Amino acid sequence: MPSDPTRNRAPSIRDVARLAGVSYQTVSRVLNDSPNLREETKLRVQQVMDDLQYRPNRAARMLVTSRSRTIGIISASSFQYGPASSITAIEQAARAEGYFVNTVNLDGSDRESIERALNHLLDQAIEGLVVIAPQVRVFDTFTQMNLSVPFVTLQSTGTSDHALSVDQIAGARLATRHLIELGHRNIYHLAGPQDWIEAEARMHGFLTEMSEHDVAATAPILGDWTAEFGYFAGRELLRVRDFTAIFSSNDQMALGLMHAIRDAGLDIPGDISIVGFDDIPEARHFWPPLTTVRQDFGELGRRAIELLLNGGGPLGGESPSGIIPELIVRESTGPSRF
Amino acid sequence: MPSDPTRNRAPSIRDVARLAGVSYQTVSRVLNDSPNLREETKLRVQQVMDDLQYRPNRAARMLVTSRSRTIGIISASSFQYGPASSITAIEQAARAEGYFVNTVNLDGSDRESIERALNHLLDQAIEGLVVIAPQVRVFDTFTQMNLSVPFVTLQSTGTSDHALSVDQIAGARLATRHLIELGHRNIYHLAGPQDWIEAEARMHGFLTEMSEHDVAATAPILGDWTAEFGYFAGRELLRVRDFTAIFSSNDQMALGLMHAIRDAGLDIPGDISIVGFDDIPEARHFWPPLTTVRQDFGELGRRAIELLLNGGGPLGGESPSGIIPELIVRESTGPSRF
DNA sequence: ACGCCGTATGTGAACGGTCACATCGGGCTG
DNA sequence: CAGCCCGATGTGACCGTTCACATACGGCGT
Repeated sequence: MPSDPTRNRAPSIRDVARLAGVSYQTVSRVLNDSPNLREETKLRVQQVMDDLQYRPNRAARMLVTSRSRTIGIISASSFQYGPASSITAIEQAARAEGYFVNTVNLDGSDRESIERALNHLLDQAIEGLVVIAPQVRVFDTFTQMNLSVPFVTLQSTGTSDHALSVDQIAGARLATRHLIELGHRNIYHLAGPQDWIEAEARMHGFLTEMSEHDVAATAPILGDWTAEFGYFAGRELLRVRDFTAIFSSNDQMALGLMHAIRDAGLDIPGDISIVGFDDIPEARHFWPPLTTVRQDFGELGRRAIELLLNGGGPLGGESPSGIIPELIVRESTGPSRF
Repeated sequence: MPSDPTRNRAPSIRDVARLAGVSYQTVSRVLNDSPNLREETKLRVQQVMDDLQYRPNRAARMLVTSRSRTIGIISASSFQYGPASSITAIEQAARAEGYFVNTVNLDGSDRESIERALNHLLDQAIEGLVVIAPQVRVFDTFTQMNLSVPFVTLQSTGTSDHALSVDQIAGARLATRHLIELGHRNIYHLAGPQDWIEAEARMHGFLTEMSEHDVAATAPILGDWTAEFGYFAGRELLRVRDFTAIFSSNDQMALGLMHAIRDAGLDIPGDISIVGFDDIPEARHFWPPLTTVRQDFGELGRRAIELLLNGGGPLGGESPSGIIPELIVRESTGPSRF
């Protein structure tokens, strides 16, 4: 670990130059394939580079150009399906534009860990930032910080310039309407943590749709996204059982919910209908296969890069932030028996 | 995007020096809190740093020290539960040691994408590398490459120095033995892709345990880890139905399997027992709750960093690679009726 | 009072690239 | 054939930091 002081450094542009019998500037030119280079010289230099296994020193390059060609991603809970998919899409889109991506995971939502993550990325001289840490608090921190790098927040409410998201409200309304049209009137909503922007938006969509159909809504239950929570919430809810359907804010909680309902000896959708959100790949293999709202995370990631690289300025044309999700009807929902 | 040429660069060590009325070297000393600094000077410099919102330029620092304090992670399919958990653990462990972490996702298992990922990390001058891309091919590529950075491979067979893994073979044997002890004699194994080291190890564990108990084993089915595949494999398998139990190489495929079995009107575990592998958080809420093998991915990640930073040399003492997984018995397995 | 030592600070050179500019031929134009 | 321009290459400076070394200064032993 305490690096050997005598170890020889990697070959530099000048080493290559010497061996190729040209000046270091010519080597630099080959690197940046600038015009006005004789083909022969170019080949010779490239040959030497290969021989030496030369690789340009990014630190040096960054130092002088103060450009890093790197985009940072700050992500909370990247083990979740949504964030993970977006990350993958972002990486691909960025690579296509010749950018690198550095991802760093938030280990908490407190200001300190946010700053640590941000500092790490800023140290890398990132030229753009994608935030997939969808807590309100995180979002606020970023907007307050008025940082100098352009950034995009995924999964936000869409109120800010930096916002880019699947239209959570529309998705939630889709799910809710589906239940109402099936005749359900006593519908619960199992929401995500209240400090998550997405959770808030879905809750909002639920409430709006309910009131537009003049269906009275009870206060949503605030969960933590886990199947575990869904299970315990389900158990509690079933002690009274004054509902025929539940709209869960994500698929995992829906899974836990279904577990609890089965434990109570009830049938899905016979007794109770369940709708999830996200359409994780497993959802269609749940028992019963879960009716849910599909989000195109890939598209989201791609657009994030587009927005970032086009400077967020006068964008192409149509709605920059609205990706409309899709309701996937499977077997966890059915008509209300009442 | 085409950076404004007139934009002023960030404040440098010399700007700080000038304002603090000291030389740049003194500022550098404050940065590296070296001894022999008058407390007063130190404070004054720090004050100026705060005022200027100065942040050291990592590129410059790296250039001269040729140290980056960064560890790279190359990960395939990081959306899976296992890899994602390991990554989180690695990040935390690395941070505790004062290292940064850069994760890059492989977008394929072909040599080209491996090299691209590796090049990206090498460009960052990483000082260590953790590979969580558990395909044989990837592993081979890395060993062939004889790269100059120390590296650790997670989830490998344990044959190499760089190997570090949960003992997949032991885990698979645990699962298999459980089924045998329940009286099952016709057991299928739904394996992972053959080019994954883990999949191979689990398959090996399965076969070994079977033969040690003198139970004849049919050739494993090679899957792709997805629930979708599990579902279709289940459907195929049920056309003959010459088995009473299946050991699935991961939980997702087990889920698909159970879906198919239910579709056929059969009972789990009444008619068929299922064992999974990984114990993803959702597994205990499947229907029925899944018997599976739990792996401590967090521990794995932590050990990876330890191994890397201790130079992989003469290690502490006991088995460096063996983390023994644990069988979690739930309700998807029961005695054989035959 | 001299030299010496240790503490606190300053100076010059490097790290490995890019940029702006200078140089050097050769072919074209007039 | 002079003059010019352009294509191909070389030279010096600089990016922001650390390293090795030099310097200034006060106290202390003799």
